[in-house]
Amino acid sequence: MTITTAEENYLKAIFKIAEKEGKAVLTNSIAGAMNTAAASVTDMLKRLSDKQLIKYEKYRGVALTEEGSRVATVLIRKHRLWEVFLVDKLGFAWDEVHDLAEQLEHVQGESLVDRLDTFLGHPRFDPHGDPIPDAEGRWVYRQQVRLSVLQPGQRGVVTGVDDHAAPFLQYLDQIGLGLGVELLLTARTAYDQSVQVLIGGRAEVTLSDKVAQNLFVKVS
Amino acid sequence: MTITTAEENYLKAIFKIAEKEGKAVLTNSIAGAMNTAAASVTDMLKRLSDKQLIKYEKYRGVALTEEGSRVATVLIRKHRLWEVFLVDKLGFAWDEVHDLAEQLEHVQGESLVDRLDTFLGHPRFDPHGDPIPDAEGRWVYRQQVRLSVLQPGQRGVVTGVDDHAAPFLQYLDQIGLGLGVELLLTARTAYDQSVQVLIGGRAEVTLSDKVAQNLFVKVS
DNA sequence: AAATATTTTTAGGTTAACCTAAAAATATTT
DNA sequence: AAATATTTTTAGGTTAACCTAAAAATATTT
Ligand SMILES: [Mn+2]
Ligand SMILES: [Mn+2]
Ligand SMILES: [Mn+2]
Ligand SMILES: [Mn+2]
Repeated sequence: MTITTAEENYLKAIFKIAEKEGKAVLTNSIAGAMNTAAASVTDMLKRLSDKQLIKYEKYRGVALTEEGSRVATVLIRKHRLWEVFLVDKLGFAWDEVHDLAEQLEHVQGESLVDRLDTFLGHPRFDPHGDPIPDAEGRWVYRQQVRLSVLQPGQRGVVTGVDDHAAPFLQYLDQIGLGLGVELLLTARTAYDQSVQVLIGGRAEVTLSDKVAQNLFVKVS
Repeated sequence: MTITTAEENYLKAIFKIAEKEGKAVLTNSIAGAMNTAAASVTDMLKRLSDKQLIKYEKYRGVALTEEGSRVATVLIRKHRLWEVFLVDKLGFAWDEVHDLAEQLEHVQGESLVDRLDTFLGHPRFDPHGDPIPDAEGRWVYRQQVRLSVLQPGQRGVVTGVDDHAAPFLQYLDQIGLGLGVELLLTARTAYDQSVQVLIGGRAEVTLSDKVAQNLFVKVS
């Protein structure tokens, strides 16, 4: 049975919402993620259910089946590998690759993903720090926390971003924050939870709580 | 105005038929190339005509407009660059890349093609010997002839194939014929026009006229 | 528990891209 | 030139993936 591009995108959205929320995924969450009307989601859920890619109970939400989960995992693997290709090989910036990868992830073909993986040297993380599942669908989890939980005096290394949108990534570039950058949280302002951060031992910047919430770091 | 994947495929088919036949492209030729019913072609022709990508006269056939021709050329450029990527970088064989490139050619994005072109070192020919138009849509033409027109005693170098299907390409691999291979036509059998060919100064093979018709060589 | 608000589904549409069968136009043969 | 054959278009359908508006189900508030 063949799976369409639209179906794949829904499965990926459901996978990500389930991962984040940890419970049955509701129609409106999917509609929000996919930018479609709730009625369109109900429509698609019927089709995915017929294909046994989700378990769907009317009004109760959905969960991926084993097969649906496998398809979503492969899709995420493809998306992230293509992002690595675009950044490492073609020289795109990390804020430019999402829409391209969103298309490339749907290219179907025997051995393409695995050859791409080999060509790229089996990267374990994408340009945004997100883990790339291996050919068997296994995930690597990092012990990382949001920068917002660090206490003054704690050091860390940037490992990822929660917000993947271009404006945030461009802002990070501007202040010199990227994956692998070492930082020291020097102070937190009680009033608005903004933090003072020393970047790479050189520049000192003030980051709003919103920014700190969207940055993942590994405490060192 | 956005152009769909189906529309792009039709434009490419029309471009190629026009190139080969040199006159107005008829509904049935397109239907043959696209593997669709003639009625579906008529349907699509109306849409392409509305979008000013073709000039369409009922019952008389079609021709691409300037814009339609530009779109088709970019598509062929993308297709062939992706084929080079798949063979040179990912290690696919020349008989495995067509279907993948058929999908990859539709990926849309600012600067993707040109970055890919740069990454690949601005190749001028694809893995089948077909020319790759440059960023301005300019074509390189080769002075090549079909192997079937060579006279006994003439030498040549393989520059391309007319039939791109896997069985033919695999047959060529098997007998040691590929792009760049030097050969000498030693004899032609009058009865069936089959030819004797000395490959790379070593192996002597007999090729049917059908094979000789589908091989392009540069006489040397 | 009833009333009200929210969420989800159903009903009924649209568009692109396909289809078959019949009709119309064009080309070829006699 | 008429008859016949071939090609193309038209008419009328289907399916996936969307939509809005109304109805139904579920959740929350009073
Ligand atoms: Mn996608
Ligand atoms: Mn990413
Ligand atoms: Mn294509
Ligand atoms: Mn090719």
